Amino acid sequence: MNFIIETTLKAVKHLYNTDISAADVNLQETRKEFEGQVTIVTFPFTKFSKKSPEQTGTEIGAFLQNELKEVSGFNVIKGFLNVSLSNEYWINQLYNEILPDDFAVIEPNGKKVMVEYSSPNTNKPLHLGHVRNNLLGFSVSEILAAAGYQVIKTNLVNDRGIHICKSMLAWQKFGNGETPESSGLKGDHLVGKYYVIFDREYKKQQEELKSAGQSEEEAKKNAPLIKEAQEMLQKWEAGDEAVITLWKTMNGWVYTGFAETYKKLGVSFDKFYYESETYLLGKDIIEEGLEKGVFYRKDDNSVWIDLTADGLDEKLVLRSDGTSVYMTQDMGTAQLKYNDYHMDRSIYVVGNEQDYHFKVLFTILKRLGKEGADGLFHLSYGMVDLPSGKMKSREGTVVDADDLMSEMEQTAKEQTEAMGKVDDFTADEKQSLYHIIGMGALKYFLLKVDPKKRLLFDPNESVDFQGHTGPFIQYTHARIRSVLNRANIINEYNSYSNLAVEERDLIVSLTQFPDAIKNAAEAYSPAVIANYVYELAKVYNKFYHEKSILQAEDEESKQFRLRLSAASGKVINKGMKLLGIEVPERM
RNA sequence: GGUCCCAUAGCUCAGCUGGAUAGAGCAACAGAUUUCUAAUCUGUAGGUCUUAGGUUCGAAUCCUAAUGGGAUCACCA
Repeated sequence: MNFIIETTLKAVKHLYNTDISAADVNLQETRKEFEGQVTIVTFPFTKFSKKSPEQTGTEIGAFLQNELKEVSGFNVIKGFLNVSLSNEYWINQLYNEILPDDFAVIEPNGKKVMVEYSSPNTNKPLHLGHVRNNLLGFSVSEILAAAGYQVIKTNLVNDRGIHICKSMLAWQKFGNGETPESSGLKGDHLVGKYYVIFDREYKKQQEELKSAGQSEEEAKKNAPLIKEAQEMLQKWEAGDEAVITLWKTMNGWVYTGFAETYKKLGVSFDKFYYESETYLLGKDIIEEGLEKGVFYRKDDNSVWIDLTADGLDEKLVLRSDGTSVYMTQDMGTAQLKYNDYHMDRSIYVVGNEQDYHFKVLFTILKRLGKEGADGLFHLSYGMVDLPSGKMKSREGTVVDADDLMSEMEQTAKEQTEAMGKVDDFTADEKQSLYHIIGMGALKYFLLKVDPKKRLLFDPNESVDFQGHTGPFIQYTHARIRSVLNRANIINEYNSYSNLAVEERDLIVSLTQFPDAIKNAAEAYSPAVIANYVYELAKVYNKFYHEKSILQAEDEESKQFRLRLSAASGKVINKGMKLLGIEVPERM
């Protein structure tokens, strides 16, 4: 549409002798109820045209029509100049822009971006909140890659700390040597089980102490189990062989479990960082900050930064005993990442409960004048809530990721079987299809919503398979494939003249794909892609319903529609891929 | 209490770099299948865009305040 803008600039120059920039031309899609495909808002031009919006629109419209052979007509309603582009223009768009393989392929921009996501704790299995995080991180990575970035997907695994020690201790005390092999339990679930057991036993001890007269706080501190866990953590930090061995074993179980979950989710990483290897980092940055006068030391030897000038608080960056806090680590890890990759941008996919933390972290790194500090971005997403409120692992109200995926596949199976369209599939083909559809429904459900908004998930209300959903789009793709499999595209038919509205609308929709990618990348929002693909699928279904393809009036029409269908199928496939969603050939 | 985020149809959400009569899906109701997959399509009904001010030719969109909801403000991560 650049040529419209440019010619509008020329028109303004010619008619009103005024220079304006492309940004001053307000282009939008013409609303359905009016004639035309592109609309120029002419209100702003009246300042220098010194004429009514209507007259200004009419003059510019006439200029455009005169100047551009692609403009077949125009109409003016108030301050809106609705421009119609010719059928030839749209047909050419299909043949010359959309059908070629390089459609919506954006040139590499030479920039590197790191996307850190998932970043689980290794003491319990993944739940619905993690699922949102993983899908977001993966999809944003795909979108950025499509927008021309070189993307490095990383996972910073929180594999150490008191929470892991709790699981380890409970397993030692109550596990009787249980292993994933002996129990058939998935490794992460097994470790999670002992985390829950720890909590239960710990609470019991607290109750006993309280009935013995201790206050709640005292009981929390004095319960033997928590003391033992803390001792275990100290042993871990001291490198105690037995503790390290147990830690490695149990983390190994968890990783095997996570790998399976990640595979089902369809997410992957280029680089893993482990907190056991990074938790001591950052202390040299403390020294650096003290030298630069960015940090200051208090009498008790703790180190702080004063961020009140930025509207934040004073923040501790090193404990008085010289040990690291979360912030210390994160400064060190940021430096490590930058040293490893020298990326232009670094994105952290982390829930909005940590908004403050990242604000502080980024401010500190900027104050220190760290390279790459300007490219830091916290992709903050909203919590996933249940109708009952927040998910709480200890109260058993979490929606487990593995269970959820199985349920989705089960629902997909039931729905598919009820329709009986794939009875001829082999068992393997069916299983794969149920996975594609179930995950499509789940992923689309989670990704279609703006990341920063909190998400309500009702486990009792199944995720829809109809309407604005993943399966709807997958179904549209299957329809297209079905038609294409029944006919051949013949090369000698490559012209068309009788463009129908449904066909034109479809082409218009297809041409918007590159913009959707750019907008999604800029906003770090898979929801932009999700909504675009849905819109496209709707327009295709409308076309499909109105126009017969295989029984078209003549061969020319049939061939044109086949190409249009092929193009639609391709864009749907690519768009869904950006969301990490597969599309089936049949369903 | 300070700071940050959110508020659009009964429900779930688009629209937000200001532009036409605010759009989808679900749910409800009415229709479409001898014809390429009905997980589809068409129609009806459903709105003081939380409220009050302000900026503007024009505000769901920008600004201010209030209300409601959420998060956060640890020598936890």
